[in-house]
Amino acid sequence: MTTGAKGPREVRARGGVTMHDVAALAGVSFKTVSNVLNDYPHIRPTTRARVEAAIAELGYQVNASARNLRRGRTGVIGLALPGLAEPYFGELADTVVRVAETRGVTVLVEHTAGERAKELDVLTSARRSLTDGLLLSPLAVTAEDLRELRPTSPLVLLGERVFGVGLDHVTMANVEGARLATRLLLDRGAHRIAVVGAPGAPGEPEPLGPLTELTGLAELAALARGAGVPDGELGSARPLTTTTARLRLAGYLHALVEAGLEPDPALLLPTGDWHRTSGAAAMDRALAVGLEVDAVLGLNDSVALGALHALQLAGVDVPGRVQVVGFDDTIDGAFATPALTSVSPGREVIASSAVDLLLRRIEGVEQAPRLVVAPVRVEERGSTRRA
Amino acid sequence: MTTGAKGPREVRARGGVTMHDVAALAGVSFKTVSNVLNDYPHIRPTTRARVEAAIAELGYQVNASARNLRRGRTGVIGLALPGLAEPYFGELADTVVRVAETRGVTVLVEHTAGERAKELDVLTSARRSLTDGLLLSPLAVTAEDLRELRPTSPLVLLGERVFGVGLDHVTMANVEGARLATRLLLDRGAHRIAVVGAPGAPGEPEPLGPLTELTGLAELAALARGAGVPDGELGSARPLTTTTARLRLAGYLHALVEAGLEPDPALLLPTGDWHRTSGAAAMDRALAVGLEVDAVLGLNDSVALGALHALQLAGVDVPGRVQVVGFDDTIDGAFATPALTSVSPGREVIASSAVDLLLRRIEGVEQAPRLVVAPVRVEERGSTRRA
DNA sequence: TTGTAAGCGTTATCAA
DNA sequence: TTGATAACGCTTACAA
Repeated sequence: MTTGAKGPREVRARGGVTMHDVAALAGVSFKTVSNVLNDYPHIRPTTRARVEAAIAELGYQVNASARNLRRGRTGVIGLALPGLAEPYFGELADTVVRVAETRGVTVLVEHTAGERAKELDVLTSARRSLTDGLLLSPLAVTAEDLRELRPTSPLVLLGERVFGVGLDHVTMANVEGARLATRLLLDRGAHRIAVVGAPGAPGEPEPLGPLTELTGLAELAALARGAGVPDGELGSARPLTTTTARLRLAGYLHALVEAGLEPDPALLLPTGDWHRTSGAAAMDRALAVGLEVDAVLGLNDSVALGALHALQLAGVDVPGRVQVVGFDDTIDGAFATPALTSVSPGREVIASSAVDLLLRRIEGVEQAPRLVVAPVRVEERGSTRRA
Repeated sequence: MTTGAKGPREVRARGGVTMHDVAALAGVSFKTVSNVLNDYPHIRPTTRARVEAAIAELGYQVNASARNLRRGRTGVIGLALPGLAEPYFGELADTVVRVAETRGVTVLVEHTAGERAKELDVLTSARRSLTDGLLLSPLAVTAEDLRELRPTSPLVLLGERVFGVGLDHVTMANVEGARLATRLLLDRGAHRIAVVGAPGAPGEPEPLGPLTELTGLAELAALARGAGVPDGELGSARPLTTTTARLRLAGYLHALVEAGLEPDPALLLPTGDWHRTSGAAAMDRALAVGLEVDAVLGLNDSVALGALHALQLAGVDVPGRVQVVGFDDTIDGAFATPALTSVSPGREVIASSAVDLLLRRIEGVEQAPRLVVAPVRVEERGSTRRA
């Protein structure tokens, strides 16, 4: 059935220019068009030019659905994060998207709010069939869940939750980062370093017990090297702030122990969550009870910035009387006044490792599950006193 | 090559269970499986049950590429925003994703950083062929650009930039919102209301000239009703903060004029950008020069929160001595201390209007371009004095 | 109520 | 160096 002569150009509904249209205009077979598009090596330059001209003239774009169907790939990967509003995750998403672009894949960002239901949904929903694989930063889902689900498509985990499921995993050297930050503060003359965002509920810090058990130097050193993270104790189902907080706290304790200092539980200031206002509130409480402090280690930039604000509010000079260090090296911190010294988590490394691990799995490479621990370094800025 | 028996049902590479496999297991034709999947009405319950059991057992998921190819749709829409890190956009993205879910489409969030190059890229890149249409919140791209590009797939614009291109457009009642907020402050006894985040560079407010021209009550009333936004003057290529700032400032002036008050240019505090720290800095400067102020209208929540912090830092009681109102009703504001009174932009309305307009275009409905202006209301909280 | 046949726009195989 | 031809897995007529 002729749909009526459609002039040479006459674009069909929904921009439906096909390879056949291009081929007709270029005077070649449609397969040649395909070859040009796929950088098939043996094409006469003039042919290629004609095809490219036709493509440009018609504004042809490949039909992704058809290509995907044929290739058995979508060229899309999922990235599921607890929330983009938190600066760290927002910036991580950004980095992942950029890295993915250089690898020729696009990223479908999903958002779990850290809720188990949403995390499970992300793993199972029909959206998965739209993607070739998933990067998941789990907060609530358990190792059990993951084992039972036996995820149908390639999966790489991010963060410090849920280990030992036989999946690729990318995390950062949390312990080492906190250790470096603490050491920097000690080097700059600090003796009483408060930890804002420590595990526990506001006002009632988690007992140091299980943590000091971890402070055996050998064990901590292993953690710091990123040699692996004990499952169980550290990997069970607790909110992000708890798990990550414990690792970072361990680094802090490690640095103190190394320096021959006795940790003072009074210096551990829990915040419940890791938002700015909680950091400010914790610092306020500490100041109110006259806690003696000459430095603050915020376990992420948000609480560090909150503490910074509270200190300034109280007329305390930063970094003159109290130095402040954060963790995550977010843009907010870099632009605060004074600019926040912070542990930089190597977002680039995290993002590219994660994407590449996933792509390798998608390509069907069989290899033992890998754990990548991104190295950290301290970005020193105005909130600490340069030597 | 046999890859070895793999449990009951030998799953092909990449979860490749097809409708045929399901049909075989259920003992029906593959078309029946398709019918079940597509909620075709006339299916015997027992047949349906058998098919569903087989689907569950095999863990079958439809192949999105094949379905899309056949349907000529991808079931994905793009959402391109300047940045997710800014609370307003982050929360808007969230709302759009949720709304889209109820409409059965997924959202590919893209990020333009407000740069023209990235905005053009978003409009033209191959990723577009992955989506059925695009929601774009343009910052840098001009009406000219859009006209020349004659975008290939359906496009709906968000925000207060680039009008009059013959495209569907969703925005909010900026003028009305600022007017309501200002009136609330006046009602609560304020006389000297500073505007933090006003157009202009920090320290040198944009002259009121072109704005006061706009304060003819009739024109402002039209704006406030959302009857349309003048192109040209307000719609040309300026950063978001400028365009939006001018609309909100117009609402502020409108309220003053209504109340018979003379606007004082000294009360306009520009911030350059709309981040927290800039809001704090502007407030600091104002306090330093002894500006007499009994209320603050922040043109977004971030600058309002910054100002709030600066006030507290200076020992000024909020809302006792100075009341503060923000704009956008973000979560950060709601959780600040005191909680921030803020203009709520009807994110739900914005999101659902935008998605629905786009879906209608995707379905090929022909209609004149629509302008939807989401209504606003003021969420009153602790940063103002309840009557 | 269920089944058959055709074709969506590509890429892969193989022949020319 | 190019061109037929056959899938890829699904939905949409239409037939049974």
